Amino acid sequence: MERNDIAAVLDEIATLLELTGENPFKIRAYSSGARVLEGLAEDLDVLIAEGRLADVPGLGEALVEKITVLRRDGALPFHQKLRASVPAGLLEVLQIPGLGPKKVRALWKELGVEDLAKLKEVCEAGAVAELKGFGAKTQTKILEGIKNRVAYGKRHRWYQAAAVAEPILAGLRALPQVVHAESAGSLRRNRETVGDLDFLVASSDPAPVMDWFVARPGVKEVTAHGETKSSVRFENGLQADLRVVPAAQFFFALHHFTGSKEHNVAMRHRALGRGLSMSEWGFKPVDGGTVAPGAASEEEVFRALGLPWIPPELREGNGEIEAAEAGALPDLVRHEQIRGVFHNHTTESDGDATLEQMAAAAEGRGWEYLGVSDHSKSSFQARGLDEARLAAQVAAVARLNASGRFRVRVLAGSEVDILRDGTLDFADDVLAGLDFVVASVHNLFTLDREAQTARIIRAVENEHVDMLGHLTGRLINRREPYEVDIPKVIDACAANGTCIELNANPWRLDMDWRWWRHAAEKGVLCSINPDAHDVEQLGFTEHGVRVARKGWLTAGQVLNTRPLAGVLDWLGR
DNA sequence: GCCGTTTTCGGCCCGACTGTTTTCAGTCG
Repeated sequence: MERNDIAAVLDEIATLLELTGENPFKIRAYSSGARVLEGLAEDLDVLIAEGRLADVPGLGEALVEKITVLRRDGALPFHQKLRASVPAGLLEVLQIPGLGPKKVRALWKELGVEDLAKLKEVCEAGAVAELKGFGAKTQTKILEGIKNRVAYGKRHRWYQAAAVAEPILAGLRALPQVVHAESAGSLRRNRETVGDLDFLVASSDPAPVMDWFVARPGVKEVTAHGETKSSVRFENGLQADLRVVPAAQFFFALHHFTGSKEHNVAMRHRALGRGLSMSEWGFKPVDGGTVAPGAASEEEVFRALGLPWIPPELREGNGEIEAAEAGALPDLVRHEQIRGVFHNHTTESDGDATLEQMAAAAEGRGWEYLGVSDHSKSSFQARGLDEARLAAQVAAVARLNASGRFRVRVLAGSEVDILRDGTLDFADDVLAGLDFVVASVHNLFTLDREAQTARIIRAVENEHVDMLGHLTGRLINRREPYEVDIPKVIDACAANGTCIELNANPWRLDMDWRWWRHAAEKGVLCSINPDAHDVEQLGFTEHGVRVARKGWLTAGQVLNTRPLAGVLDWLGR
């Protein structure tokens, strides 16, 4: 069984244990074990073989044993037994807002609820309202939750959430009662998807702010309306929370609600080690004696714990606190450091803008170079170029550069298809005539993991391939990544000096941020590629920068922060 | 189940809000 599948089993064990009423700390150990496993930088097989898995913080004797069995056998008797003891449908019941393990367990034991259908039935019969600890309101809320479970469970892609958040944040800042306003949560951490919006406001007069918030257009339901917290649900299912705190607590609250949960747990642990209890309201001395430090900025929150400010993107509990303590936080790449972009399309294949329009737009963005890489002939659905059309495009690019019409230098490339066996859609002598080559998989997504990995590695090994396009083919919320051994591909890229693309299309954001730190440590260069199909989409680059930052990347690790001369030098042209 | 300046047991982050209760349990983040 592969690593992420093992992590999924650990998560399921945690959920099943909740329903059986297990010790919450044991449950936490399983889910945090799953997170640790997902974030493992080293090869799992190597760690198991060398007996070093138990050295990983968060993995003890029991989890090491279970992970080892799952890796070896693909199944775990403990897990199977647990599954058999809990109706499978209860996992869905647990997804209904307002229903946690205790309530689900009561519904199961008292009313025989084993799935959503039965839950709906007992609610409609009025039996739930009669149950101890339940009532009429809860029953209504459950029915609503069942009806809307698809919309409520959905996570939204970052830029969709950002588009909803921006006007609300601007509106909050314009209110006379508001001193500070920020968005927090996964939006601030630049996650690829956002489950709900978190707004944070500093004000000494919260009531009007709360009232303004719950009256936003598009609000379908107000799920909480208190003194410091209100929650609303929009028509599209997106939930938004607003917290209002006094100005003195604002930066503690901002830190707290930015998260992640794992980061906060680690910070609180660190605070306790210094005799301080930490919450969204600030520090409190554990012994009640000394005066706890306040904070007039987020920097001061970190400084109080002996740390430099940690950028929100890094706050995932992946070693950012240790890095901060060691003075080893990366100087994250910034959007203004981008000097040009590769991998863009024109009307020659499936783009909507001509070569000239794209060049003009790139120049307008102040870039020094623009890589054009239309599809190759196998991608006939995208009007892929054959050798003759490619030669004509290369000539057109040369003429455009020679004309002096634009200061931006256009680089002639190709997004060449990787064929089934890992050979490429163009012969080596054709590729040799290009400024750069992006190799991408566009078909056969269902090859098994071994075949897909071998196919991609063979392409990476071609001396003419400069970068590997959208490594996993995922479309966020729409299509799962295909099966591929990412660490092996990273190793192959490192060995062959091949760059990996960070495809900045907001549907893709591929390779995923979770792998970049590891890839960079292996010496693999990143290229942030918009994969633009029109002039507007050149702006996707900023999504790519956000993901690169989340992946701990510095400017030095991103190819297209280099000036034109440096890029030409790297390409060997 | 994990972990150790609390070291093989006994802790484990902290608080708001709701609904069902007459003081608090459960959920959520």
